[in-house]
Amino acid sequence: MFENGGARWRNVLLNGDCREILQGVADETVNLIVTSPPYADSRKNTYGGIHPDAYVAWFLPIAAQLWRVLRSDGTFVLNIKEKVVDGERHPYVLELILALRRQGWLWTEEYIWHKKNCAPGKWPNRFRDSWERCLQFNKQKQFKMFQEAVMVPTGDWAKSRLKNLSETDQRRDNSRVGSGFGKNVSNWMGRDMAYPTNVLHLATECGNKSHSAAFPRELPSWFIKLFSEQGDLVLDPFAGSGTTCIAARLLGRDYLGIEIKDEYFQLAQANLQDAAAIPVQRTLL
Amino acid sequence: MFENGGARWRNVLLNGDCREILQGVADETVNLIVTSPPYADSRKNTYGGIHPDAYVAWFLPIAAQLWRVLRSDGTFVLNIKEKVVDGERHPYVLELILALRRQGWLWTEEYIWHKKNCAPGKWPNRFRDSWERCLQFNKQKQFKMFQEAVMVPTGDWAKSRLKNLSETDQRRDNSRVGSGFGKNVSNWMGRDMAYPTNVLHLATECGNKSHSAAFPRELPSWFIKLFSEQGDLVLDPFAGSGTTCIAARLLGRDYLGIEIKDEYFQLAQANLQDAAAIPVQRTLL
DNA sequence: GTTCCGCATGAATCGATAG
DNA sequence: ACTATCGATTCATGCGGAA
Repeated sequence: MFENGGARWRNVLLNGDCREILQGVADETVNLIVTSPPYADSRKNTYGGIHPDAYVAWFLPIAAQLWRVLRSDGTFVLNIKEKVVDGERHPYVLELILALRRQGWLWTEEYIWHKKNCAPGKWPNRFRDSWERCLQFNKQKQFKMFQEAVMVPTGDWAKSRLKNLSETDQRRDNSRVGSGFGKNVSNWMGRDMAYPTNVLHLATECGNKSHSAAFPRELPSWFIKLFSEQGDLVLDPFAGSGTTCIAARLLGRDYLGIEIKDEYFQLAQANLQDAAAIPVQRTLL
Repeated sequence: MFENGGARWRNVLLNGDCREILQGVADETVNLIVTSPPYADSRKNTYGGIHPDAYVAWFLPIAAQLWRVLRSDGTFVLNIKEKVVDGERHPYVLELILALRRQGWLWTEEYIWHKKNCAPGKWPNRFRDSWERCLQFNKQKQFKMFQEAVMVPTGDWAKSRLKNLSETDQRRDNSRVGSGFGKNVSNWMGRDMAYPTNVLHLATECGNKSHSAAFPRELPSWFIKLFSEQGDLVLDPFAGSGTTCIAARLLGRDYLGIEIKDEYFQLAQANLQDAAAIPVQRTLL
């Protein structure tokens, strides 16, 4: 495995069952895993239509492989949401979290993806579901995290603009440093930028894609910027239409995508080729 | 129990341990429970400071009483959020949900309270926590729900978040508003109202001199309007500063509040008296 | 009366220090 | 080794005073 220093396993999309393919990946080679596995009872023809009651048992062996290939300072981000079964939320996601903890994973955080535009619909006993879980798991308490890479503009523009007087003084100071380049970047950013919270407010990707399970590229992009550096390897064992892989490539990371279903695999390959035309974004990290 | 047709148990705030007081409440008399119990290990100086590992065992007997006093078509809304212990999210809330299901409760839905203004702070391994769970439990699949009572004007909604909604989505929503369910009500509402989703975007109440209520009145108000009618009985076994009781009274519902801590009890009584000066809001339901 | 700014205030968490 | 306490960090909000 990993002939040519692992080159075979970088920037490729593989067609097959991740339960088998992952066995070929060497230990501790992946920096970040971002994936959205098939939800229970959906995509019946691919992974056999996992029943909610069997979901944990199905996922655990895969998670064991993920543990093996992930570097000790790496992160595993799992995008998932439980279905409604017989009028109530099925507990398989809760049970999965508990099972993953027993497997050794640390449940570091639960991010919320708040979907700006969620699917329309009306039911007598519930409203439209406009959020999903993005569960963060780690192998140890210390892991790579680059908070500056995902800073957002401060909420109130008026406030910061009205403080221009005090800011200009500081900018003069900065202009001296400006020739020095680089060192004060984070300080300079800090003026107008603030750290985000654990709620991501993103729109779903609607329409043009033929892939129905809309996963906006911003979502994996956010976690890739936050938990990896340029040149790192990002794994998605359920690549789908390739959104995570594309996001990784555009951010200058290497990717490894695995997709079992031919149709999605072809689509992901085409999407990745289109993305290859887009230049890599040079971010801070 | 319930002398004078239960009058003794309506529109009162009781000072004591809900584990004891609830035993005096008759079976199936409460229409809605909205509560925010002390979080594990927080409020140490006020409540016992329940250790996370002991939280489920502490809560289950109370939940059994809640089951008994709740009407079969009633709803139990539990506002809670797990804290970080030793660098990871503690699983006691997940375990509580599973335990409540074993007790017979249906876990109908998980609403998200997205706090506009969350506590400050910066840590190397996580961002600020800006959301809490509002877990909805029921005794049976059929329960009271009045969706029209919490509809939101599309105008304001569009103003604040318009950009990312496609026009077709909005049209779809609007068309659903007029169709079916509610007869006169929906006609009167017209086309400028839309149903909310399962994410509530509210600010915490801070800067209030008299008390530190982390719980904005809008939060219980929303659930009270959604899951009860005028004249119904709303129970809060952890009344705190009385926010749920006040919300219930202002909406024309009866309340029953229980608070163990003298200090909070006095405060809640004072707050309720202030609220008595405010006229009852005559809403649709 | 308005509008605008200043300031205190959180259901927090981490790492270091002390017993 | 294990627990207890303390300081540092940070931002949306709403009130009160000021222009």
